[in-house]
Amino acid sequence: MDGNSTEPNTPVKTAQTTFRIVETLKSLDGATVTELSGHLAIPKSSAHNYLRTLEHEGYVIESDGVYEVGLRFLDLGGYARSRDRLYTVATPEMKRLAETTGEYANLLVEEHGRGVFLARERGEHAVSLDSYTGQSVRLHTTALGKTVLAFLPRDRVEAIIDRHGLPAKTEHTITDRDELFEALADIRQRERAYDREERIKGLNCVAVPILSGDDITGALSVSGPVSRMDEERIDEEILPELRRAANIIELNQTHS
Amino acid sequence: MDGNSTEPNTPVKTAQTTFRIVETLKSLDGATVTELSGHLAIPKSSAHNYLRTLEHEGYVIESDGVYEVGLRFLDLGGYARSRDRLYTVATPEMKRLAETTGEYANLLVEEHGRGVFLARERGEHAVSLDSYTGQSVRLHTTALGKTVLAFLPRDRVEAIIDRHGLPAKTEHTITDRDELFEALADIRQRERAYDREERIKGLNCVAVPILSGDDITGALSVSGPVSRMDEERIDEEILPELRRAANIIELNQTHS
DNA sequence: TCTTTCTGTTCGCTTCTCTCGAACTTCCCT
DNA sequence: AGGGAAGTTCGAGAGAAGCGAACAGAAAGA
Repeated sequence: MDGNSTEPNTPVKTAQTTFRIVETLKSLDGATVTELSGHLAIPKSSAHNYLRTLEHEGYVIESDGVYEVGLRFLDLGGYARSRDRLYTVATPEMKRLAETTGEYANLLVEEHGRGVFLARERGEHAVSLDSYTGQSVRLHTTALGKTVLAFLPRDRVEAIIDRHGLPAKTEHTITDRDELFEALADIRQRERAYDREERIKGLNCVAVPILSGDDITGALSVSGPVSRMDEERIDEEILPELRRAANIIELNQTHS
Repeated sequence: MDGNSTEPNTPVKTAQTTFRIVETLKSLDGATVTELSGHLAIPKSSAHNYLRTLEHEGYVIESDGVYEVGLRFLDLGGYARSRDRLYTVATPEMKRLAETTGEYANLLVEEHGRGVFLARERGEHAVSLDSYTGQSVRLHTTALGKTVLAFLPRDRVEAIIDRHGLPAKTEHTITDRDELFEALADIRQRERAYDREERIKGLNCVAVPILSGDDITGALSVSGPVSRMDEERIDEEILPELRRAANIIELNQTHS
């Protein structure tokens, strides 16, 4: 009833390790057979077997003995994204937003209690970030994520905190449960969230919710370097633009 | 030595079926337990087991008994893409290309003998396509793919044809081996490929290679509706713009 | 309201296959 | 030429996936 995942009583362990291997390749930025074997504490032969299978299936790329995550996942991910109505509707508005502000425009949705960057449009002044489209982040560490949390029913937020915790990303991250709920109440009331270097140092961010009736479908934000994103510019210039974009997206989302 | 995948002698079958399941969910645009069980000819209980496990791991989404491909794959795919130097370098130029032409600008790379759309930038006149970023396509069915094939060593092309065949997509698709090699020779010589409704009806496309020394790293194209993409406009306006963009990308690719 | 008939889900048993360590090979470095 | 470290192959044993039958639960119909 609560939409949360129920533990499978007989999980397919091999499927789990398969993904553990891919995730490890990701976190290591590629690995050799022995490296992987060491990191996951599995025999070399097993690691070898998995990697060869994954490579043969096309999900992993091998060159000079180093195995890496393949672009095949982009096919699955891109497909999943293309089915998301919000993505289709939001893209043109995000483009406009990136153009008028010159900064990054970001779109985030919740899935399985984590935030997924559905899209990112780069403005002409935007500096390259280390983050990428599709990246999965903890909800409490970003303005976007907090905006989503603020409009989710209390029990779901509780469930998410229980499952994922509140680990710190920088010294500014909210790590206290009560403090977080206070922040969320404020965000809900004023319909906007700030992120002052909470996830990435030197980066500020403002986010607004994208609602469909009473439900939140995602959050939209503009982010840029602290130097250019001062309080005044955020409130006077960025926020109005954000709200305008969010409104249009909300309308197009339900319409047609 | 030839970079081709060698068959694993003891493939991890469970990993294979895991991905077969996800791919099936994709091709069916979501499925219930029994639907999946029927399509793959596996017992309901097994299908159930896999789906629950995948859902628990976060790779599949369930709502009202229907399981779908999750956005989690976008995290892996986006990560893989972000590591691709060509992607980073090409994006700004593609943006410019989409703006000046008003059409779609597309970037494709080869992986495992198939073409992957690394990026797509939408111009203001561009009509929405059914295809999505990350989509994997047969190389011989697009101008982009043929461009890549044209600059690949002959034996690799042979290997790719052997593995994937030359199935037709529309009535214009090249399905004959010799005919294809003739076309490739022409493309190699003139450094451009046309696609006249070969993959999608009503859609024309011009592509140019992106080279790094003698090796091809990808292909860049502009595509639009037949009505706007006549021979004259392609040769007079589009092609020069494409070449300019490709040149800049090639330079930035090696430099720094 | 009581059937009927779909789902999805649980439960063991059987069988297949994944696991794992050891042995073999290949390559590089000394 | 020899030592070390990587990848790879192999076979036996343990363990997990496969499978059908039975159960539960919801929806549709009488």
